[in-house]
Amino acid sequence: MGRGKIEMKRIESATCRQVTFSKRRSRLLKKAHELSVLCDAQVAAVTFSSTGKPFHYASSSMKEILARYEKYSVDVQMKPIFHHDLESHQPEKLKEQLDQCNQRIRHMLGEDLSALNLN
Amino acid sequence: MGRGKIEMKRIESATCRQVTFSKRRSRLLKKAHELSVLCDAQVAAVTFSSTGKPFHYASSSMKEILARYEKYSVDVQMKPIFHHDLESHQPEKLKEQLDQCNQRIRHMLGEDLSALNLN
DNA sequence: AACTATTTATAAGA
DNA sequence: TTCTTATAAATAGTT
Repeated sequence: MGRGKIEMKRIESATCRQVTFSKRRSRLLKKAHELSVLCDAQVAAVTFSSTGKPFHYASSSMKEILARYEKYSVDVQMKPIFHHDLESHQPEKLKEQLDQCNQRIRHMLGEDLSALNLN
Repeated sequence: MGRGKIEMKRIESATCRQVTFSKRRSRLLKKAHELSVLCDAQVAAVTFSSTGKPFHYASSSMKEILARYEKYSVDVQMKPIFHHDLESHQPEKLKEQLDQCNQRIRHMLGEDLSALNLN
């Protein structure tokens, strides 16, 4: 954009890179905010400069959004959803399954239930 | 932008809001990618549409970036979430609890895993 | 930091 | 809904 197109690769000059990072970073976060307002969406963005400085934007609680994301992330990783043998009447087996279920739920919920917006 | 300026507030028309979300969302993620490439930065963006669909971009491992971010964020207290009576050895009770767990998991997972576009 | 020629993004409209 | 396009924004290179 601007005076000419640029290649999509790391900017060589450290100075240019810093300047570009500063400009593009703030615009990215601004766009993230606009998206959340205009479209009534939850948006979060996190970035670290090459020097390690953190910057972020969150339309609401960052923790809430990341927790929600992680919930989906975990869900997808556990594709084969869940089975249990309803025919089993052996207490030990049932307890074992129950524990697995609860572990899984805790994992999905993360630490802070109140932060999650489960319908 | 475009044919005219718009107010920075929730778009009333649900259709317009959806269309705008779709366009702005993909551009936001694109910009996030450009930032990471041009400026050699770590970038992650997560968004949920108003209907709850998740979208994301991560310049490297999302887990890694979020973990790094969390180092900078404040720790929050965790709450105990879930309990069950491990002492019970009655099959019927255990099966009942197990069913409740599984129902809960299904509810949390929702119906359409394939709609989620995670790595 | 400010400027500006160009490229992009985008709001409406078709 | 996908395409078109007039106009607003973003931005690369410059000063």
